[in-house]
Amino acid sequence: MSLSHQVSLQLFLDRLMERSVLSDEEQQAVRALPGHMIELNARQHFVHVHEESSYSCLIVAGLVARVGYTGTGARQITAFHIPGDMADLHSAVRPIGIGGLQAVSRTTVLRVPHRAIRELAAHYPAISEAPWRDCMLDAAILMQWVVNVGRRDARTRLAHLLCEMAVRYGADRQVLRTYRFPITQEQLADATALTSVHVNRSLKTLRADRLVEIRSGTVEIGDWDGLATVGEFDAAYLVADTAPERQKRLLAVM
Amino acid sequence: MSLSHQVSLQLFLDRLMERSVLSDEEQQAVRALPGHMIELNARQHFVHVHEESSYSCLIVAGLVARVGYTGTGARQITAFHIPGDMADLHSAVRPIGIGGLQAVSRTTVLRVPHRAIRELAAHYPAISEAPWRDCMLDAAILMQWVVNVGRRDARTRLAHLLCEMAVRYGADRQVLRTYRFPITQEQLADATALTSVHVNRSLKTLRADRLVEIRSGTVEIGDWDGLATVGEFDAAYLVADTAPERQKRLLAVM
DNA sequence: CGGACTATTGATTTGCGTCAAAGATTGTGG
DNA sequence: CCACAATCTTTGACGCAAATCAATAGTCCG
Repeated sequence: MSLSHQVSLQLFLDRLMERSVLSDEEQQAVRALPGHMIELNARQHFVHVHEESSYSCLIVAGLVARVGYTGTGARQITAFHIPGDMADLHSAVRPIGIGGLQAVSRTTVLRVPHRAIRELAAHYPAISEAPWRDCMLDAAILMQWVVNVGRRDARTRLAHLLCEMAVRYGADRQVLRTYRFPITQEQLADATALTSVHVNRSLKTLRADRLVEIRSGTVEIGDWDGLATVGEFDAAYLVADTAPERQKRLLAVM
Repeated sequence: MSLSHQVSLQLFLDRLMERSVLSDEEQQAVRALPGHMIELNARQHFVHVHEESSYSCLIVAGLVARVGYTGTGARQITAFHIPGDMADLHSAVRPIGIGGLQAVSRTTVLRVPHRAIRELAAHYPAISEAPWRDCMLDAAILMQWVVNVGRRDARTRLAHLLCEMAVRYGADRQVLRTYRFPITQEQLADATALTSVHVNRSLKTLRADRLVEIRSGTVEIGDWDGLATVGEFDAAYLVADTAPERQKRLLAVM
């Protein structure tokens, strides 16, 4: 097991532990997961919609988008995944049907066999909730995505998305006022269900109001409160749990 | 345990078994889940967005919508749940943040304590995947919902939704050409991110083309192939698994 | 039978899409 | 290290799908 492999799994473990409580033994089991590293160029598709895979992809570095297509070829991004995310953890229990994955910028991925993930969950019953809970966090983000795309205007949609990413990159610690988000306006359009032209115009108004600016792939938030207000943003849905620590783990029941 | 309680759990068990393989003992454990029955009137909200609950709601009869709201009060339906669905199964591992639940028509619900669900999963490791997998089916539907709302025109959105419900009501057996769907055009608008006026006009064109008709709360599909074409509908995302049976269960690994 | 939703239709407006073309950046090979 | 091709951003003019506003007909139910 290479050093970078270990570092990557630690990243994943950190993510799980923000949301679930794991014993030392369980933590060790996560660190011992097998997998192999791959490098992806920007734009590269590495999981295809109707293809069944036997790995889940842990994002180690870079940025990836989950994409869906309509029958006429229109494109919709339904999620962004950042380092520490297991982008298609869901495929461990349901190998198909939830969209393709595409690298947005140059990306490093650790491919972890489904079998290893399922065995981990089965072998440590108390831990088995962790991946499930992780998937539910994703689902909560996705539900917000529907609201965003369905019922908000262009400016609000963009503000909301930029707020969300600021919180997620901050990883439950703080909101980042500046973060790398190496995305084109066309991809932003695919995420917000707009056209790139309209994204451009809407970003211009956000910039004019000194709320945010995107310069060469990094988002600079000039006025967090203002941006959150425009974006109708409330981070509650991104928080794993409001309940006390013990709720994150089902105490010995057997 | 009342008769209707048993019947309800059997409904849930049937749903799980479409998607997962369970042993006799595990099936028995599902049938033995505790819970209590409640009746809801049309329009009644019974799970609120920022409220933590300690039950998951199994829909026994009726129709429920999962709803989200924007800061300005606009409403977006992000899922429909039909009898057999555990509408907020996800809340067992993550009690908040995924939207409210509202009865669309008069509805019967069995409230099952989270603790019982989590204990079931922990006690029968091999079964623990079943609820997780079930949640992932939901997530797949939600991803399609984003694509639908984000990138399709009004007519296509409606056709897609009506196709989806036809398949789901048919429960993996057949596509129903007629089904009860007691929903108003305004609620249909909340689901498709349109206005009720535009829903009305779009339904009119579908009716004129003899594709579908909604008459007093029942959907009548006149031309399934035509409707599926207009709706760009491919049921693949609703299928639990294309792999052989054994894939639905992790064989004894311990 | 009357009151309250729900559906339908028309007239008008508007936010966003489409088309097009000119700059600005970035990356790459010689 | 520069040239230049490719990709991205920005701006303008114009069109359209869906929203909004408004009023009339069902339809359901006590």
